Amino acid sequence: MNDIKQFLRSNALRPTKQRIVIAGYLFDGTDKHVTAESLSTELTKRKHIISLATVYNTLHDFYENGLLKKLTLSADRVYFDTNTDDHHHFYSEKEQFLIDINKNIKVNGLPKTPKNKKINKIEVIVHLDK
Amino acid sequence: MNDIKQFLRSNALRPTKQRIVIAGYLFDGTDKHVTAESLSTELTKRKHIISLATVYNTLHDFYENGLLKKLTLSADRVYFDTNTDDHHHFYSEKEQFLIDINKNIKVNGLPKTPKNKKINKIEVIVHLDK
DNA sequence: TATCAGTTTAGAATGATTCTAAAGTATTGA
DNA sequence: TCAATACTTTAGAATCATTCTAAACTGATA
Repeated sequence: MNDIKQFLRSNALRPTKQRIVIAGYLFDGTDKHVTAESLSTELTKRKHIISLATVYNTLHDFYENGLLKKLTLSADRVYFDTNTDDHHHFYSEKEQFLIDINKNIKVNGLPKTPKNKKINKIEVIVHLDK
Repeated sequence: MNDIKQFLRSNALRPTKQRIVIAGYLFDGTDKHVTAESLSTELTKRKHIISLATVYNTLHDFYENGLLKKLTLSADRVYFDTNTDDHHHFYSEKEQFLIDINKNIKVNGLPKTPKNKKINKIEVIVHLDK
């Protein structure tokens, strides 16, 4: 609890009740993939009434501060990943199936980066169904 | 024109005026990346009045028949690619910048595919900015 | 503890996409 | 060639994730 406050403060985030609850859930040591909706549902299940707007705000605040990774898996919702290490994913849209690939994947044969641009990140998505 | 009709028919698509116009534009020999919106704008520019609903329907019909690839680049719109070969992309969300990587990219070090699943496609997105 | 900047929130707004159902059109067989 | 049928197109409404608004609230600071 105080570690969480400290953790939030050290990331320039005021430790509000809501952020403490959400951070406590997200950063409990196990990697998680959440959407605003799934997180909201989980919080409700745990009797934490936090508005959906705040869930969105908090996910973005955490993301902006590098505490979450944003995943581009399908066009109909945004996923956030508590594992911020460089890694990739197996994904099944149909089954909402999503697992980390932590192995060191190597992408070989990339052409030159376009002029005056630099690579921010390389995302590999292994789609398991259409 | 008749080739286009033939082309549509051979893909089990009735060659309607709208589909002929859209196919004529999309499959003119140059690779294209479009969204429903961008395609609609382009058609309007060419004095072809086709409803947005039809643009969506047609993109999906073409996609369902394997004439287009669907790209998962950002969560706020769907991109379609006339290049249906196995290939990847450089992408800048900020600048709406999108180019094909046709070189043979190799992804090495993939772990075992999850039990009872099979890989549909591997998508590599090289993000050029956040 | 008062002040103030940063937060939360309900509800409205937005924007891409899908749905509905009515009107239009390609296809088919006689 | 034509009528019957099935497939398409369309405007406008509906949906749904997400963002916005602006008013109430709260953590930090002095």
